[in-house]
Amino acid sequence: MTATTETAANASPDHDRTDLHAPVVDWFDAHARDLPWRRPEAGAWGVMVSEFMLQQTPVNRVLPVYEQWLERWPRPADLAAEAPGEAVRAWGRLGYPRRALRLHGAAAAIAERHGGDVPKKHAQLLALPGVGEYTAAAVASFAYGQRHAVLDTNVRRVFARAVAGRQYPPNATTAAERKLARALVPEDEATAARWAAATMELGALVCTARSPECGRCPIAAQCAWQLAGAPPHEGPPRRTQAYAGTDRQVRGRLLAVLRESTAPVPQAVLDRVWHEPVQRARALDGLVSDGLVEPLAGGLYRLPHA
DNA sequence: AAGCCGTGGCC
DNA sequence: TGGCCAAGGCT
Repeated sequence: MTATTETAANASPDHDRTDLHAPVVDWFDAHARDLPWRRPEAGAWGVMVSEFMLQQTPVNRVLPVYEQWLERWPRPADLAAEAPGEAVRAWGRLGYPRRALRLHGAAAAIAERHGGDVPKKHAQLLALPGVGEYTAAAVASFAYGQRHAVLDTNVRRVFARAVAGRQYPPNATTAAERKLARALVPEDEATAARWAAATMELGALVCTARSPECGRCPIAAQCAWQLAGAPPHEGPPRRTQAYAGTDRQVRGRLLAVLRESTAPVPQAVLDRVWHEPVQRARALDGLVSDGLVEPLAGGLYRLPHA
């Protein structure tokens, strides 16, 4: 095993990187948060719902909405039986509401094509709307205990530091990162699934972006970034997206009005959310073409019913 | 493949 | 205060 893993990029000749497995997994056993989607009763559907909600949204904000969703729609078929607009409404202020639409679409596909059960195969998961490389691997690993490389923003940062000796990973995921992640997956299936959860948790709780707590890190002594003296980030700065004044802000305001109203909303009411008419119209058109808003006759709008 | 897609908390 | 960041996916 050592021979194959050492062929990956930036291999350290000093030690086998499988040395990382035991300390990280042991740390996870001692410090893992008790999150509802990690409990056995969550099931694969609970895991999938949580993964959709956690895409770019912090755990603390997801928790209450997750509980409401699972209580209201305990199985994929329950959600699939609802109008998509109800999913958008129940999404609340989690952000990126297209995720709610995609989750509804995934539930419909599961009900139709998979007999109501979240599929187990990575390829089948990947075929569902809103499920990309990360989410497919996460559901297969966390819900079904399979052996996959699970590469999210936390894991990328942990590997960037512990293995590559850099403060931050590249802006976009590289082939080298995928190769490294694959090489580091423990051979044993059950251990692999725990490794995936453990590396994510380490990145979320200890090896954080802004202020890593290396004094609490179980692999600080083997961390390439620490051993190099914690050098600062080199290369192009992270592109952070503007929000104020963008279409996204306008879309957010429009959708907030529609979420609050069960009855169709007149255009005149929507017009009040933004002063600039061209941008306002563009934002509303975008929501309609995304399927997040349904236009009715007479200049009325509502969340989608079909 | 770079840019778009929400929202809110934090330092 | 305001940029930075948060379990990505899609085009």
